[in-house]
Amino acid sequence: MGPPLSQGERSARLAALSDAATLPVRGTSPARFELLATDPAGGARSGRLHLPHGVVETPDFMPVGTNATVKSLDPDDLRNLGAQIILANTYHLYLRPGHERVARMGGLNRFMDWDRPILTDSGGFQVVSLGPLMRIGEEGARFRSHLDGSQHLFTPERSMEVQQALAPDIAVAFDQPVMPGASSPRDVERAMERTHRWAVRSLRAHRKGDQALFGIAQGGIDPDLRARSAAFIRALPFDGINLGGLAGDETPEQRNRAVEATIAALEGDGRVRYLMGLGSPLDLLDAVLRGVDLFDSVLPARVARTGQAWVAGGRLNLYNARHLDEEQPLDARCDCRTCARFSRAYLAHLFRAEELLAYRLLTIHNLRHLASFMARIRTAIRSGTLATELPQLRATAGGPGTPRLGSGDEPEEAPARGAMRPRYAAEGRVAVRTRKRAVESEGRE
RNA sequence: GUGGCCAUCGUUCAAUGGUUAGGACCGCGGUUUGUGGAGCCGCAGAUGAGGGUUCAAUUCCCUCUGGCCACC
Repeated sequence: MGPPLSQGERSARLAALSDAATLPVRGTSPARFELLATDPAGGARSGRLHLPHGVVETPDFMPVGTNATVKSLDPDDLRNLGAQIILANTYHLYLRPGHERVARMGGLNRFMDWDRPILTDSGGFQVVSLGPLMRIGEEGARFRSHLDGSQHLFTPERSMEVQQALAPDIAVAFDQPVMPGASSPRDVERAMERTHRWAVRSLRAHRKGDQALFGIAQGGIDPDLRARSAAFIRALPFDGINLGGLAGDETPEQRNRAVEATIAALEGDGRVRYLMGLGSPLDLLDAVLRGVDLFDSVLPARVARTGQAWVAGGRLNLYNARHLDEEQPLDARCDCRTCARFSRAYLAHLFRAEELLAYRLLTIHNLRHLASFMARIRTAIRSGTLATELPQLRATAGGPGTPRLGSGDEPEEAPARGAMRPRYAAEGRVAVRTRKRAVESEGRE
């Protein structure tokens, strides 16, 4: 029946249970998760998350738009590359331009002219990672702005207030993340217990309306703590369950074990599961295989801004001199508009010249690469072919942990076609057909 | 034409009569996971040419070459 509870855990749990009785009735969830398929060979699953601003097919990856913009992209770019939902940061938008100003402008969707779903982070992570933290206590986290040094206090109540003003489809409970390795096991446990108390406070402070609220299960990399945290958060009326404190400096094996322990404790729960911070294709695949539905990360966009392209079977560094004379696209199988129109030589030139277009074009490509990858995973799960497609998925994942490609060894099958490649198809059909054709041709070895 | 000043990695600056002449930028690579177009880590790269003084010259002297300034 699990390990005995610590003193703090016991009292927190009791407090949570008594608090939960007085929590507002949550009624129909603004984040209804419809499970469509489960992989017969394992824990992978695919579904639909119904949100006020639309439907998110899962598993899926959310591009990060910290300051109410995915850096270098506009909403049309995001829509065209297949982004179903994006993440924005509570901490950043609270400091600038201010959540009340965003509210006066009609909320995040209207402010940034993005009509699909949005999820906001709670600010917990940024408070401890960005600004020089002044002090963190039971009440909340007192910190200094990374912009002007001014002092602020973030509490679960304050985080809910800010997120409700920002008005995303999904808000997230205020937590105290602790990166494993940076703290003692006791610190990890303490932060977990505080996160539990803060979860209850977040729920009490959040008025539901049409905004969903997700809770965060912590516990570092200790499977026992992960299981306890997941069980605790599961007992609360959140609309979705987040896996926090990962995607840090843990090894893939440690992370996989932590995910397995968390998911095991969520067995039978119908809510969506979101692993915060993970963005490498191979890492995502590992987590999907263990039952995770949603992800976010700065990684694909950040590495794009520093010249790294994720392509089928590996990755390229556009700063490498060899690309200056290559007329082929980043990835002949990719259906993004960057690959449809521009050569590696041009991109390599743009990066060296520090031209703004470089960042946009490569961000589009990397995010499209990951969106396509997730779409392939969804299709495989829904068609029951995940197990047989797994080797191919791994082989073409691209990104960290996959080979660094030189000029000669790309998985290139397109002839050196002189001029225009197939035109980029903005919405769906042509893009899908192109991708399918590409996937079929991958059969050759 | 005369006088003065200058000449060090691709660029821009340091240093020194005596181990491997140093930095920055550029170049060649690497790193990046609930956002820093940031940062960080490696590697490569030079004493204009020719003489002389000296145990020893990138350093002191002469000539040449090139550049800058002033005067005619």
